[in-house]
Amino acid sequence: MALDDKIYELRRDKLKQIEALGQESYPRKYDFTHTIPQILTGYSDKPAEQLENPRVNVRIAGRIMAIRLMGKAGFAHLQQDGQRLQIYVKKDAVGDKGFELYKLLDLGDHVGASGYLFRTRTGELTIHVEELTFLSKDLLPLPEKWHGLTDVELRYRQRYVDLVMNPEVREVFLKRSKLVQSLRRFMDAHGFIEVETPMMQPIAGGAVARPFVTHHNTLDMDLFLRIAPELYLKRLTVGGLDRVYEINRNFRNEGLGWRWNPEFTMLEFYQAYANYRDVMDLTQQLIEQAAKDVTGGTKTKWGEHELDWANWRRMTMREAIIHYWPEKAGAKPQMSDFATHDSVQAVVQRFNAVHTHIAYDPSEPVGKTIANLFEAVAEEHLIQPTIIYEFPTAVSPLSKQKPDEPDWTERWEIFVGQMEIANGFSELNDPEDQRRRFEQQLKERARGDEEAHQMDEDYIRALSYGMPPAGGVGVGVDRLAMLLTDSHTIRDVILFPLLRPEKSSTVEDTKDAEEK
RNA sequence: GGGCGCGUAGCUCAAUUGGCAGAGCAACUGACUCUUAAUCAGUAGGUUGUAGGUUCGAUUCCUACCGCGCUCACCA
Repeated sequence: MALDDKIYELRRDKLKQIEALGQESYPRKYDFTHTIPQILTGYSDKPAEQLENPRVNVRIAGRIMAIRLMGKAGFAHLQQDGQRLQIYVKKDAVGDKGFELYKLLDLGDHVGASGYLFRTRTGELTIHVEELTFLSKDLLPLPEKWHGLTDVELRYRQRYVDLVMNPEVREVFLKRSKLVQSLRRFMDAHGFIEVETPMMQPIAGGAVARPFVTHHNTLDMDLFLRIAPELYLKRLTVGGLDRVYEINRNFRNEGLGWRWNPEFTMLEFYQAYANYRDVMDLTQQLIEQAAKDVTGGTKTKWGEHELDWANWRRMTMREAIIHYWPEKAGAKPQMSDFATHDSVQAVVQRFNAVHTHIAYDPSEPVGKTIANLFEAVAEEHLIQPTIIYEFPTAVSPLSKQKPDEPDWTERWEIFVGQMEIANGFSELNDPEDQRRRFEQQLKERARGDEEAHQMDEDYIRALSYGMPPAGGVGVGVDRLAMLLTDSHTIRDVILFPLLRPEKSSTVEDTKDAEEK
């Protein structure tokens, strides 16, 4: 029998003994007067005399994180909301049955304690318990108290244990919650209304990515989990919802990595009668405000760096390639080099000669090559908040072109900590232009690009009813949470990141094993 | 998918050149009415990820597989 099973049985037995003492094994509720944090903030600086005259009677509940028995008395630390308070249980004070109960408690059990506050000889604020109430048993042992749970896989798989043992993990998710709260408050304050659009879509559009496929039985139709809410939100601007936003999950069938999880949360919003510049400014404010709300300031730690959320740089994609051009790759490209297929090819060859080769396909549109070049040359340098604007039309099928340069669009992205965290543009609202862009994407698809956009006839029909000029933005909430909590993998800001299923002896597994 | 690394008690980790598989915490028994990584005395806990190979002998070396991590590729 494995040790875990032995402990499980042992503790079940203790649970029976606890019942025999007249305690409910799984009681319905416990009335408390204070939470542990409330007691700590209210009484931590009160000297012992003030606690004794008059006595402060309290009832608290919490999980036992440390317990020490010394003959006919003992101590324990209860944890609630990530904070700990000590209780003192003396046989004289709780009676024989109360003390029997104390002796049957294990690390991880939930108990209620009623008594009065005092200070121990060493000065620690403690509850002198007069009545102990059993609340719930921990049948499986918690990890070791000193080192805690460090196995990365177990931390993700058993996040509940991770949250009990590691207070900093709890902090990260409290901050993430504050972040989402801040984003909502900002959007609401700027007159946006929150909506929810389909997660299951007949055509997965609004981004360049491979979707997950699912199936509806009654309608007998395949559906895609959305890769973006974009096309639905823009339909709503056609319908007269001039300022809309959605904070929700997107699903992309891609590899996993330190900044990639197949399901991730985005804030996406659209503002009618605004262009990419307007929403660029708005997004910068939004994020600066979020940094303040989450961390209390505009400077945050990011590994070796300090991010300054009040100080943003802006440059065009072409400027960025020139600015970050590696010295050993020879002469910096000129603006004119981005104009033709041949000149771009020459630039790529110069770069490839001294660097890890960027994938280069001569048959792909030149704009796509430039975008790849940008990623290879500049992205790693973009640590401080930076807005890169003007993207190639070839990689921006939903953005308006620049009036003077049709190969370039009114689109921008925000980079921080070498990550792309936001993307915005002047929304393309000309249905005929949109049809041509979709057709161009279909050619890319035919060329073998599985991620190129599909034709969406209903979307074009919607645009044909007249969509107001609008600026739209998507903000990666997980990545922003990473940046604001100094987390260097996206799994640390997602409570239950995608993992391979745990090995178990289910019927199917057994069958698989037999087949092999 | 490629490369690198890791896998030893429930948890955190040791084990000399290939020579009896160990410690702390957790657990169990006992002592102890102000402890706090409580202390003291004792007990139990392992097919060293799996399968094979080399060897008198494998935690250690080799091969394959499984799992995990990092990284590259793929990826707005």
